[in-house]
Amino acid sequence: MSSYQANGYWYGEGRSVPEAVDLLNLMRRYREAERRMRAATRGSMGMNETDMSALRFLLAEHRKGVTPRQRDFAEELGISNASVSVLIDRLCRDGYAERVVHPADRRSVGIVPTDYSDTEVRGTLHRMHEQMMDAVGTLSEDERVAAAKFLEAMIRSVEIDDEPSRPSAGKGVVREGALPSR
Amino acid sequence: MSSYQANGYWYGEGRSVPEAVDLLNLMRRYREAERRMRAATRGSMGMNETDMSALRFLLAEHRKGVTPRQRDFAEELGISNASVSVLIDRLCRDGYAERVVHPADRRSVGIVPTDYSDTEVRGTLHRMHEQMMDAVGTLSEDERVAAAKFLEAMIRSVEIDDEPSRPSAGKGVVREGALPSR
DNA sequence: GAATATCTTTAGACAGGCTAACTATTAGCT
DNA sequence: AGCTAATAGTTAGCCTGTCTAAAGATATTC
Repeated sequence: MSSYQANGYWYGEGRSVPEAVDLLNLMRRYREAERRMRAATRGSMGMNETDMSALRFLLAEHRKGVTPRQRDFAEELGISNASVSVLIDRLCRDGYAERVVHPADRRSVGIVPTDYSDTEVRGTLHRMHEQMMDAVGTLSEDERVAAAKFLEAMIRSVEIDDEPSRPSAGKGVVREGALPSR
Repeated sequence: MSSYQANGYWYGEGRSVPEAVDLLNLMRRYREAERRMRAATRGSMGMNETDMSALRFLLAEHRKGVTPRQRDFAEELGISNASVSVLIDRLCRDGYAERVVHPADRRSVGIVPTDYSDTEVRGTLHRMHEQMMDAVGTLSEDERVAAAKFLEAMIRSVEIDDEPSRPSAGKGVVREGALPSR
């Protein structure tokens, strides 16, 4: 399997220019490495997959000035409202989030992250994010164009036969102006 | 948010050359698209995540002429032997695999895929794989080199701070599983 | 051939998902 | 206003897939 060498960049059978199969192998390796990384973060925080996704979503929305409702979590995560209810219970119990009354609709519960959760996540995932930004920063303009072309081709490959195309898909997120709630 | 246009390739704020952040967004979009694709396949076959991984592993080993034991599944998937036992029960029950006596060790049970499972999987995941190969085939040599450089940088970013470096990582890795979560 | 090691199975517990039913609130109709 | 339908969240009961611990079956070693 793929005679890769850390510093020399050799591929397939002694090739120094990657073929399609080599790029696919690199994609697979990246996916594995990222999965391990996220798993480690999750493990160190004692959280499961969906709770972690929920927390990341919560922090992202909060940074945009939006206070999501439980319903938004259900849509984002693709799980039922009932499951979200229990999920938020867990996040609150462990000090990552708090329930607040939603100013615009008293049926709804607004969810806000605690300061604790922000610093906790920043210490791990944000660090990875910055490293990735730095890494890409070393590429030339031509290389970035090529990388983008490659990624776009890959995306088209895996989504083409599901539906015609839906690039910046959905995000039916209710922008819900106002209420920074803080 | 990210004014992407399906045919024109515009990024960030009207840029036509992608910045680091645009490439990271593309990575995220690819990950999402692939996840949806795998989820759809899995759904259409009525299987869960680990069972699907197990089946892919089984087919890959079989193609190499190897008859894996249950123990091998446990290592590959990062779950306990007990769980593998039940997992193989499911695969057999649904007609994807069969238990045979292991030629070399009669304590062990050899697992072989059925013809049915091979055609079933070929019809879905292999099709995606071929589309990806075709897509990458349209890139020039320079573009493939750049894409590889990009991917290598990304891999380094997400695995560098876990351990010094372990490029072809494979096998020995402790696969995430098992966190008590109180 | 008895002791020990290895591979699998079974039993029981737990976590996190689901649906269905219930309460509280809001929106629409007349 | 008042009734009805729709929406948000909670709770209860079930199911699946994981785990650990213990037991069964076969190999290996002395």
